[in-house]
Amino acid sequence: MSKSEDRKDAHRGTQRSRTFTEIARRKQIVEAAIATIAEDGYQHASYTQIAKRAGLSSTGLISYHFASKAELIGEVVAEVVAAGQGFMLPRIKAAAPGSDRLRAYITSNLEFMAAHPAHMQAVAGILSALRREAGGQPAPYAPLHAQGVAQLEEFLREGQRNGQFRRFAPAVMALAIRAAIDEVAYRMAVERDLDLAAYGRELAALFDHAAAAGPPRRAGRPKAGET
Amino acid sequence: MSKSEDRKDAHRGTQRSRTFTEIARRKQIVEAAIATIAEDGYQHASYTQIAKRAGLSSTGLISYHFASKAELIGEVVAEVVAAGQGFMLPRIKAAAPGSDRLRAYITSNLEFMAAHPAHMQAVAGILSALRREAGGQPAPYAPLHAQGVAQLEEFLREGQRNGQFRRFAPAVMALAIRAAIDEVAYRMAVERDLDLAAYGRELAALFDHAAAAGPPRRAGRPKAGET
Amino acid sequence: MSKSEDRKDAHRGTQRSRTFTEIARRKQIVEAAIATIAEDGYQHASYTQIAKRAGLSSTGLISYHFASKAELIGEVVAEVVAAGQGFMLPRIKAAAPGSDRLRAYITSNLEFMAAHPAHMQAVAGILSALRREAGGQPAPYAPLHAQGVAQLEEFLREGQRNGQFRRFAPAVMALAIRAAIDEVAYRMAVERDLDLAAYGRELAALFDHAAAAGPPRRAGRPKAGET
Amino acid sequence: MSKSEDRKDAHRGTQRSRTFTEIARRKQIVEAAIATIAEDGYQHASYTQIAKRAGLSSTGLISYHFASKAELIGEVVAEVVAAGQGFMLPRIKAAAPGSDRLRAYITSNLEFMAAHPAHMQAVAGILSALRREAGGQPAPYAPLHAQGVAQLEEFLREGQRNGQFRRFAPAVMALAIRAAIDEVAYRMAVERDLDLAAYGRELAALFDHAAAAGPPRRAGRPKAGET
DNA sequence: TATGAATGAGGATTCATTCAT
DNA sequence: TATGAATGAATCCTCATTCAT
Repeated sequence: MSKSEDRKDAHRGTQRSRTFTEIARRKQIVEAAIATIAEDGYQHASYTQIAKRAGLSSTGLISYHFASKAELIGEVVAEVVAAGQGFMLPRIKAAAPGSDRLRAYITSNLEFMAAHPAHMQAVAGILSALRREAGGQPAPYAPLHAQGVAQLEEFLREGQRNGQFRRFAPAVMALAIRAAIDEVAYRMAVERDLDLAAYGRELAALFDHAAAAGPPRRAGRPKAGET
Repeated sequence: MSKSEDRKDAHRGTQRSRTFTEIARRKQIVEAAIATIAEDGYQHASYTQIAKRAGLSSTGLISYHFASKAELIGEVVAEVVAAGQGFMLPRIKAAAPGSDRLRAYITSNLEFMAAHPAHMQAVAGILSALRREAGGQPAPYAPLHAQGVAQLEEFLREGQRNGQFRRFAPAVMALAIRAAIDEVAYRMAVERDLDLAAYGRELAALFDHAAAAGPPRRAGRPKAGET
Repeated sequence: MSKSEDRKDAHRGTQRSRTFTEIARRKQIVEAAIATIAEDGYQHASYTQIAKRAGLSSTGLISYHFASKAELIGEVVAEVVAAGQGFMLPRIKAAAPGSDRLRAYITSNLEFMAAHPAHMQAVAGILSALRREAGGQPAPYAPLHAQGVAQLEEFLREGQRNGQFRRFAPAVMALAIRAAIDEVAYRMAVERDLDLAAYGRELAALFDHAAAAGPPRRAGRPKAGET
Repeated sequence: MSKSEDRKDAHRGTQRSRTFTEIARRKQIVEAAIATIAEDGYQHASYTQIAKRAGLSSTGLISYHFASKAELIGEVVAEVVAAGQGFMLPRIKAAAPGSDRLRAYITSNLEFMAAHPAHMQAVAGILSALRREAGGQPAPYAPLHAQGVAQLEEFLREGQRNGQFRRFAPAVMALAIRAAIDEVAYRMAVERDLDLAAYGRELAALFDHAAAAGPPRRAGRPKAGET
């Protein structure tokens, strides 16, 4: 990161101003990285593989555009997360807090996955590979993951506050939801013709039941006459 | 793989048993592999690291006992799965089909994790790393994973059959449950003093609510008469 | 080297002068190279580093103005040597042959270093790095170094001829003097607040004693009352 | 360093116990490194070159025996310094403090160089290349160099204390002596048939005169009436 | 002239595996 | 059986240089 900036920002201030070509190349490389990670897994996403997929004749070009592999991976994550947030957040915010919002969270997530299958697979792969610290260095994406879960937790607490959700540990529920969604990313790779819309409905219902307030263990609210 | 079997099949018949020493060594290596993968992650579990942890003075010995790294990893998975099944299955079978059995599935799973933290972390790491095919080779543990999920699915269907569980797609629910449990394995690595018992209760309750039969509740849509 | 001269000789005759801009650019690059070598050492003086320090946005520009790195380094050496000679020679020539001239050689050398610390550090670094032939190519600066030493040798011989200096091997003495002076360049990099004037006096006295003829030895010491 | 020890000391304590083969190989590699550095310079002493000169078929073997290039270089320096000290120190200590000892220092140093030309060239090259810090990392051999100079300084102070040496800055004299000696190492590479014995005598006389106390002084031969 | 993109060789290091002992 | 030595491919990254614009 610093390296690449060193190269270019020598005489500029903090100004970045990337060339059209550079933007295009970076994008191309990032996309190739996404495709490679999604298809072959994070472990096999070497510069050689990525360059091959991007149609580059040299891995040096990747190093030319990205200061380090960490920067490239960071870009991949950033792009996908940004795209995902951009797609999902409006839909989530538009939904009423509580049950509706939870459903919006889940379904919009799967819709995004349907639109960009490789993207989600790639980030899921990266996050799961880099979740634990490596050789003394702290895991770079643990905070990001934590933050995503925290956001989801807040949505769950909203539902608890307005009475739609029962009492449960939001942290556990949030983790379960995230895990279930990420799992779908992996499934997609195997089961190519997965019906994501149906899957999303099913998952939304699942967690809706899981979270819903209700009678002594019947999902839903006690009807009149029920004990 | 073929190599080692070649070697061994050469001087035994098709079925000669292993030396006591060999069995011990293999076990020792497998345990070291488990510890290494659990602690450093699958990516960093090189022969060198494993040998070091096993107290071996040569990585050659690992190659001597295991035809390939794939075989070693396979053994790790096999051992942990066997141990896990041995621990969990009796508890699961002892529980009444349906709600109780689902709870038994989840809690016994977490109990096993509490008893052998490294084991579960290791397999979770392996499965997530090797879930997708690499370089033409098919994903070796996809079938195993699928089988585990199928088993869980069957438990869920039992509950649907006996009316304790509502109608839902068992495959989706099963995947969500597995994902949530595997997630715990990852959490353990980060959050050392995770209260697994509490976590298990919370998770069991979560999926119990998720699966439970009950009044026809549509998320967010108040029924007539409800206010 | 041949390349750039090809290019330039193509459109000028054998001898057309350089553009004003080109001269300025070359100078700028040479200065940046000097600063970089002095500060980071010859090994780390890559085009990237030099361009950065020069405020250039592309290393290509360096290649445009210099046919090869060898040419650039050659220019650095040439400039510093010329500047050094320009500064030192008048002072040396002004001094009386023999003892005074030796002293002038040493002190003017250190004075030049004090005035242009980076310059001397840079050449010292280059000479020491490129003193031996690399991969079949002969050491480019061996002749220059030899010539400098030969010049000094001549000064020493003057003193021997006029009887101020004792009999010694001028070649050895010359090398020792050069080595001692170059050493100062290295010291400067480490010991920032080195008192070069004092150092010069000390060094001059050192070699004055080393070279001085016989018993009745002057150098500021009144003969009267001696013995 | 730590790496290589990691590899081997896994199950031992701090005990080292190298194999005969390993000792031999390490020595072979170190010697090849010395030859390469002496002949091609520190900059061109890549693993590839060293392996080639050692007749190894793979650079991997160097990495197998040395944890890092820094370790290999360290071994080179250590070996040469140890050999040098072993050769020189007895000769130095045997000489009477002051003039004789200084002479012993210089001549034994050159004798060692005559016996092991490449060794001294190599260390001189390494020290001069690594004298300044690289990329934030402190120069690894600055202390070693400083220590050597300090030792020499002490020898000079002895002579000042016993009246054989005049008043001068020992630090400056010490640096000049070291520089002169190291310079010889470089000369050897160029001038193959350098008469080191003669050179040593000349150098010893040079610094003897430089350091000597009093006026009518003939090196080492006190006149009648002198104390 | 100047820029930035691209190249390809070369840098040290890691790794699973083979093999002689 | 076990050891340790050796191999060679693969890893990311740096570098001087070329080239189209």
